[in-house]
Amino acid sequence: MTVRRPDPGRRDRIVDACLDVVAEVGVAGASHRTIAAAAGVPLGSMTYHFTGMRELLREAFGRFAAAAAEGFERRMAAARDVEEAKRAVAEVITAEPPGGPRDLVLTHELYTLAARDPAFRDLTNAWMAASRRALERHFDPLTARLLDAVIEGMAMHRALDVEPHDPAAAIAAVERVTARSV
Amino acid sequence: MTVRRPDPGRRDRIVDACLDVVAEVGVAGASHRTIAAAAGVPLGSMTYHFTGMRELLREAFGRFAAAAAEGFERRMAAARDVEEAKRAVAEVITAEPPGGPRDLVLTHELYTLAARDPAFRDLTNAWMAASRRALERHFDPLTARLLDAVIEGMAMHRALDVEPHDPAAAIAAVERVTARSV
Amino acid sequence: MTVRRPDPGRRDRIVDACLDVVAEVGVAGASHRTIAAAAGVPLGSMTYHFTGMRELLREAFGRFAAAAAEGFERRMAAARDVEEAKRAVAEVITAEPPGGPRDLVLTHELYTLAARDPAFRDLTNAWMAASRRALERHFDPLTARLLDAVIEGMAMHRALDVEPHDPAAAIAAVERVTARSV
Amino acid sequence: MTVRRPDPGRRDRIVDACLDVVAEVGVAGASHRTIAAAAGVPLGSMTYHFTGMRELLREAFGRFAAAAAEGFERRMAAARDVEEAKRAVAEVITAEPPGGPRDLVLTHELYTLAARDPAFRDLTNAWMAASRRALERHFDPLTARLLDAVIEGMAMHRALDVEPHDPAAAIAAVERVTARSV
DNA sequence: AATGAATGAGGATTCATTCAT
DNA sequence: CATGAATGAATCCTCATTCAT
Repeated sequence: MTVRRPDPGRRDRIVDACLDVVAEVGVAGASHRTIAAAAGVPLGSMTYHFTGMRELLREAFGRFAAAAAEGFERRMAAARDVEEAKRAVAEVITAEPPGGPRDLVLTHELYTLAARDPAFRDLTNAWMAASRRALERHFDPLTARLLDAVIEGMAMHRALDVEPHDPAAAIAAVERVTARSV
Repeated sequence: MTVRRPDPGRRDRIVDACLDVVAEVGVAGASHRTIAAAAGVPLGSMTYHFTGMRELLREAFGRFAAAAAEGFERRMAAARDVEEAKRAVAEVITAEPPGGPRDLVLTHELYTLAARDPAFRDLTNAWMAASRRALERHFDPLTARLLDAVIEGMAMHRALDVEPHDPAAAIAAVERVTARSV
Repeated sequence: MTVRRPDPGRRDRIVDACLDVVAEVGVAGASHRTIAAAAGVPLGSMTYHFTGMRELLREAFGRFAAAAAEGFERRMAAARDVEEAKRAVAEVITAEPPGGPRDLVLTHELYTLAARDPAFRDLTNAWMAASRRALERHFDPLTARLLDAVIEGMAMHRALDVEPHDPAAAIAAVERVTARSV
Repeated sequence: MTVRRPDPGRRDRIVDACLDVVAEVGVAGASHRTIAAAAGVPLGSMTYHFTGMRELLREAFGRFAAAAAEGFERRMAAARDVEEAKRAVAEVITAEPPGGPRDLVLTHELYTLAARDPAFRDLTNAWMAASRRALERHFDPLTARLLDAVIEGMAMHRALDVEPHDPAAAIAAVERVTARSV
């Protein structure tokens, strides 16, 4: 009576829809219902494919963090020498986030989850480790760690600030952090 | 029928309870019911005193951000010279957050709200401006801005990382950022 | 501390606001709060001046029905002879209700209350009696009664119908009802 | 945990219960809760089966109006000639409403909704069209229209009036309206 | 394997009313 | 005399989850 489609990509579609919904209304506003509607799957599919919201969020943010880390790695790998690497870092800080405000919002949602739940902290931890590894292609470990923090801090302030930001500040930051202290 | 006591501090108690509940279960898990229970007030009081959840959150996080900004300002004001100021900054990065994990969680919740809602971005904006003003007691504007970002980034990474962090990294970060570039 | 204004018209203003609110959102949607807001009086005034919603509605609809009845009476009194009276009746049926859709809505709200509550039936009863009395200035009692029913039925159908109505039908109705049966 | 019986007639039962509740306490007093209780279904069923109160009322009054129209049609179809038809019309006016005061109350509730909401006006419009169609089995279109209005007006006055009504008035009304004007 | 139907718990909010002032 | 503050009950609605199919 009812059509029976195997639909192997369904799980993936749900995960993607989850990120979309969270980006729009936040973890606070996301529900099985809204995500099911966004994914175009019946409500019953949600609890069939996922134990609960938490598992779904874990999977969704795992995918998000992996994609973000991979993008950064690729960017660093493209730099031929230290100077190019420094320029690349400054650009990461200055440039619009790759996915627009969506990525910013999702990043914060993930951090908020990670601040409370160790399972999500594993995700942020892996993400940060990947970032540092990518930076260590060009910088010593301490400098890599500091650069990573500077990227995080400046990008965040840029996003949460109302006033426009000066690209020169990013360049100055990279210069100072990578300079041998006198 | 029921006892009716005028209770002038009630609004404040609700705001405080709101922060407590958000710290524990997040904005996503906070509800009028839970907050009312935490504040020991009847459910009807919630929408009597506040138009809705958003207004309550605004007020709660306004109070939180103001307190955090004031704490930092006081700390910076206590430094007598640049060297003391640098030490203070390194301590802020390294030290356990003043309110324990609670402050960290609340900060992230606020950032998440701010990433989506301009009303909350006003709060973060004011907070950041206050931080920079405090740093400018001892450092030039550019350095102050960079230090602020470094504090943010390192504190955040420290919190979201699983591995222990080396206090020396904080000191190195401050040294490099405050050094005259060669 | 608080200003103390005698404000003798306040009761009346509340009654008027009650009709306004009922016209807009219906008895079902009217509440002490909305009416108080519409009247520009504090919520506490409502239960101070009126025992409850029912008393307020009684008073409001009493005023409404009295005004409607008086309007009709005046109209009939203006007719000099039977022919003018017949024309006036046809006009009442055909013309837009005097207060626009507002009067129509309020009339139905009143009828609905009257259908269930004898206290409101007293109001409709008095209104109908007044109408018949006005008609009896020009017509015999039976004809007056029939005319009154025809006015009611046609006006109602005109209002609840989607299709436009032919003014000729009103004239025909009046002619037939007032004609001596053969 | 709880027993879960598929119950195909449930939607219908809710609609019926809705009419019962509205007949008793009015649209103003009807709520999901009371209707659910009357239908013997859990509260959650209400919004599962119906988008909101409006949709439920639409369906309920659609059923009511259809039944009323059908009853009238059947009555008119039973008349063999014009004289029988006239007698039938007079009886409709004079007789107790078929469902007792319940039908009267529901009719007014529907009219009140229709006076404000076009969606319900569609219902009354269809009902009136059906009535006229039924009358046109025996009368010319204009006469049918006038008769319909007279039925409405007299039935309404009879119901909203406190004084007893003379069956002769109904007969007179029908005679006059159906008489060729001289 | 997959889902539509179903539901109790809880969501925010509005309500009429009361009482202290 | 009049009202602002306060509240428990009730409002509609959404929720995650379960179960029969």
